Amino acid sequence: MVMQFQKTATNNAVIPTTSGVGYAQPSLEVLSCGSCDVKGNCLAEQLTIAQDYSYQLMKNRRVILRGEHIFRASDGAEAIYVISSGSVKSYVIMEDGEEQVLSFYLAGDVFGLDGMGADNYISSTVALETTTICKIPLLNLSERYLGRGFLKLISACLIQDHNLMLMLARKDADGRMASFLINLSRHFDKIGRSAEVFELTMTRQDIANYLGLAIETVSRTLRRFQDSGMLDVTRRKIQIYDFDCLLSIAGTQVTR
Amino acid sequence: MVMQFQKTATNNAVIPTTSGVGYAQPSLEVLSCGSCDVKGNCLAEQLTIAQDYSYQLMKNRRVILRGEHIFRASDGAEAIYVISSGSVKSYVIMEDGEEQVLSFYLAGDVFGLDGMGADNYISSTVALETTTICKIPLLNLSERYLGRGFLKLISACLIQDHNLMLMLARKDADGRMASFLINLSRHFDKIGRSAEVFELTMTRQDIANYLGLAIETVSRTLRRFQDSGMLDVTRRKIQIYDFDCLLSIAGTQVTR
DNA sequence: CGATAAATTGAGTTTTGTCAATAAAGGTGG
DNA sequence: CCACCTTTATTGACAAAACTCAATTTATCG
Repeated sequence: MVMQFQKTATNNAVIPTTSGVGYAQPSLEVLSCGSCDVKGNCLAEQLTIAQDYSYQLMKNRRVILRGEHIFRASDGAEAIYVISSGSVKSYVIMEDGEEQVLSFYLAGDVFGLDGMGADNYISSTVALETTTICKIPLLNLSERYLGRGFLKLISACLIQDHNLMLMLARKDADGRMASFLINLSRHFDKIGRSAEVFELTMTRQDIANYLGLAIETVSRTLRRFQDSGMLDVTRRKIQIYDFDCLLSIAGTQVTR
Repeated sequence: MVMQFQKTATNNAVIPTTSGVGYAQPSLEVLSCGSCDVKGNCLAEQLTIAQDYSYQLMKNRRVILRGEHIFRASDGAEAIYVISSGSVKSYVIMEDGEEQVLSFYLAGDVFGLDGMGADNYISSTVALETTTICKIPLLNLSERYLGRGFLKLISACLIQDHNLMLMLARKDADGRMASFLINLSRHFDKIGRSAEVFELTMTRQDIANYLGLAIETVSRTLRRFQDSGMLDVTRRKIQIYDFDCLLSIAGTQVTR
């Protein structure tokens, strides 16, 4: 039922188009679902089908380059997005001009929910690397049956937020860093990539900001982790040797 | 349209019943909407009407005493709740037995959303004082039109969480305490009670836990606020004199 | 009225942040 | 392809904020 998409989308390569089908924004391309990192269980498909937008989904996929925004706070909230491949960060800007990173999203993640039911987003989202996203229009969302998948998505978002709160409220620098790495690792595992070796797509500054730490503390914590032999860090590349040790440092997670 | 409830509910007093109408749990009582602190704009009414449960709402109101739980993590997630009067705290228990307070809810607030779309809650909720709640059953929620009010509710929840994250990640003890007091004050204002004088229903321990601080830090911060003359604290009673000063200490809030 | 829980206050320690200097990587243009 | 410049990351020394421990006071509840 969900697979019918992959049947129709036969080519695995990126298909650029010259026509401005969909919405006029930079890097507009139409991509097949076959090139998506999220094999099966794609909420974009489920929601799109549920909303009778069937077969329109492909027209709402596009590639974003590093540093490009998907949306900014105060932009009209007309859609939510699913990451097909790549990664983005979500943040808010405070009066003093400083930003606070709210979340990092990887392949399979859904973002943009804070715009639901209102006229505009409150957060902004920017690509951390070359990223492919699927846009799910919110047209008439309130007058549609949303389905259990959508409700699950919302509670999953809330749970993830609660996890971060718990981390910021109760964990020291080591615990926050360990939790962060574990979450990343599990995420990569989920999309079929290595849980032991992966590349960070965000800067130390982004990590520090997200974890509520100084950038120097992030640096030093990673170094101590490396010195203790539980992992290796080379610039952005992480190689985890002792997952259990990380887990014990991280402590409790809020999960379902 | 929303007022039709108040027309049928003529008595403003609490109406205890002996029959186990609704659901069998402690303190079961049937209350009229006339005794509710939330005048108009009640999401329980809106959702209940939207779900064709009209006039069933009153049967889902009940009084909870201080210390009683509305639900516990792992309880079957069969409903969300609206606070009619009083206050509750939401928390999770970690492996080591310690709790983390996630939120305080006051009259008009909705809680229990983390159970949506799944079989059970992940958080627990307990009354901080004598509290009246309305239960909104989640039966067939996924197959119903939820309406814009519901979507707004969800994004409001997300925004509130983001606010707490920002607080925990970027603010010092003073900033967190000031934000906390401002939020409470605004909340009381919204339900027509004094924004300058109010009673805290939670312990210092709860506040400290919520704000990610030690209990002693909460005590000392409040004392410094008092010494500077911007407010008075006598045990649980707060009297705010200089709201602007609190605002400037609190710094940025994430709001719509 | 006594016992228990909640809150305050002080002293000393630890963690983390700030400031500053340096090193390494990546991008740009010659 | 290399040199330069900018951005990103590391490391050290010191300072500040908040935590822990301990003692005491003040409420609350039976």
